[in-house]
Order: sequence, then C-alpha cells, then structure tokens
Amino acid sequence: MHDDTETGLDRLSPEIQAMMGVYALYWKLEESFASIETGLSQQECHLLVKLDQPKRMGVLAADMLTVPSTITATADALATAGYLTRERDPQDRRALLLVLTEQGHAARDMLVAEAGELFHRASGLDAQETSQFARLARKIRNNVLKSGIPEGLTK
Amino acid sequence: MHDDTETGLDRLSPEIQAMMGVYALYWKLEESFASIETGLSQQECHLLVKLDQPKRMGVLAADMLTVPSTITATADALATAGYLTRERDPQDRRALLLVLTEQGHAARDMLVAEAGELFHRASGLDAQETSQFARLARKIRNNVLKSGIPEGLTK
DNA sequence: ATTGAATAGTTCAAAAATCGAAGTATTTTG
DNA sequence: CAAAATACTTCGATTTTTGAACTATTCAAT
Repeated sequence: MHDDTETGLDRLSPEIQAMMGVYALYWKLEESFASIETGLSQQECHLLVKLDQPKRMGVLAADMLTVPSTITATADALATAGYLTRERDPQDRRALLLVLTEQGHAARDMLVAEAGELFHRASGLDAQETSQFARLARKIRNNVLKSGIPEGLTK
Repeated sequence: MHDDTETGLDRLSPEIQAMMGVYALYWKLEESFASIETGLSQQECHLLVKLDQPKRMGVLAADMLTVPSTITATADALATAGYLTRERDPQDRRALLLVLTEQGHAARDMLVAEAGELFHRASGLDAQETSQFARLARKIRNNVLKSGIPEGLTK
C-alpha cells in the first residue's frame, strides 16, 4: 500500500522524514516552475507571488532569507519583463518599493492560479490534507521568519 | 496571537501558504546546514543522510531530482572527505554503489541527530505536529518520486 | 555469438545563481 | 550639524548546476 519501504524512508525519524519530504517538494516545484511558460526562474516566480501589494526590497530579502543584492537581480529581471517598477518609499526615501504593473498583476494572478494547481499535482494531497499541511507550513514559516534575522544582528 | 497578518500570508490559498512554508523551511535548513561544523554543503549533507545503506548513483540522482553529474560532484566531495567509497554494483557492473566508510557512518549518525534537532528548532513544531507534518511529507515525497521521472522518459 | 542500441557514470567547460565588498543616497542619532 | 547607520545598487568572484561528449558495460535481436 504505502511504498515507503522502497524508498527506505520509514526507518528514519519523523524530523528526517519531514525534511526529505520538504526537499522533494521543493525540487519538484523548482523544476515545475522552470517549465511554466512564463520564462521566469523559481526565484522570480516566488517574488512575483509575494507582491500582492507593494513591498520594500529589504523586507523581501528578509522574507526570502537572502541578501539584498539577490533581490536586486531578481527585481531587475521582473522589471525587464515589464512586471514591476521601483518606487521610492515615501515613508523612508532610502527604501524602494517594488510595485506591480498592470501586466505584472495579470502575470501574478495567472501564476498564483497555476501554482495552486502545481502544488496539487506535485503533492498529491487532497483538499483536507492540503489545508492541514498549510496550517503547519504557516506555523513553520512564522517560526522561521521570527528566528530568521534577529533584528539587525546580521553580522 | 498568530502573526500571519504581518506577513500577509493569510489571504492566500492553502496551496500557496503551503508552498511559502516549504520555501521558508528549505532556505532556513540550507542556511543551518551550511553553518554546521562538518564543512559540508546542504547537498552533501543530504546525500550523506540518504546513505543508510549502499545506493546506486543513478537511484540517488532520481531521488534528488537532479542529473547524474551533480551526484558525481557531490560524491567526489564526500569521498575526498573520507566518508564514502565507490564500488561496482555486482548486479550491474555499469553502475556504482556509494558505500559509507566507517568514518562516513559516524559522520552520518552525527548528522542525522543534528538534523533532527535542527528541524525542531527551525520549524518550531512540537512532537505531535512534527509527526503529523512528517506523515504528510512522506505522502508528498512518494507522490513526487512517483511522478518524478516517468521511467526513462528524460527526453 | 556478434553487433548495435541503450544505460551508468565521468569529465569538463559553460551557464546560472549567489554572494560580498565598496559605493551612493537618505535617515537617524547624539 | 556631523557621524553613524540603513537601503539599495554595482560588479567581480565564488559556488552550484548543467549538458554534451566520452568510456565501460549490459541488453536485445538476430
């Protein structure tokens, strides 16, 4: 019934099983995103999905556990594709907001729908399992971001 | 109580929430593995964990959703570190088995223990949630591998 | 058996992603 | 107001991943 025996996954601790599942899904999603028509990389897709509203680049960097220069590169690609523009944050004119263009919003809507489908196919979970998984994933994400960058202690 | 509102995660579909959680955890684990004393990359750590018993390189490649040459490189690094050796598979002398050395087993045991701790800290889940998450992750992984490479249709 | 096609893994050069240090502009602190 | 800190960019360097050509072995078909 369950084919865990073939993969040898069943002998490992829950934590390791969880990690392996996460890796498998990540890699699968990476592969799938790359093969979507958009011509965007996974990082670009992810950034696009995050931009439901204008966000500061620094916030996005913290959110994606990466350095600012990576966000610069990703934003450049999306700007070149015509999906977003940079605007000074009126609250703090050092910062830039990434703002989706109309075209960017259209691309994002498409992508969000596509990504939902993609997760469904990749994971093979039904609706109830998905919502259960989402609940835990949300909790994990909050924990990761909380412990992510201890407020200025980048060192 | 729950700080989903700050991260704006709550408005998205469960599928997207799940994906974002997976990304966050992946990135966090990547970062954490890199900072473990071993001096191994995440890919190297992961391969090491998989080698509870000798495995063929091709199987590992399929398992890690990557190409053979990446496994070659990763195995080279682990071999240089003295953690594994290559042995011809007697079943099929084209294939090579990656076999842990004694030192490799020791490193793996250490790593497995460490990784469990690491998942615990990174995810912030309690034991019950972890086992719940592991169950779903196992299911996801089986689905991913099933649909992974349709048996020789690499094109 | 012999030959041709397929498969397992390697090599190595190229492509892609990521980083980090130095630079510009703006804000905050004292 | 000056000095320090912060936000982002630039760009060259490092790291990771890839893919195509190659060697060795097996499999399939006659």
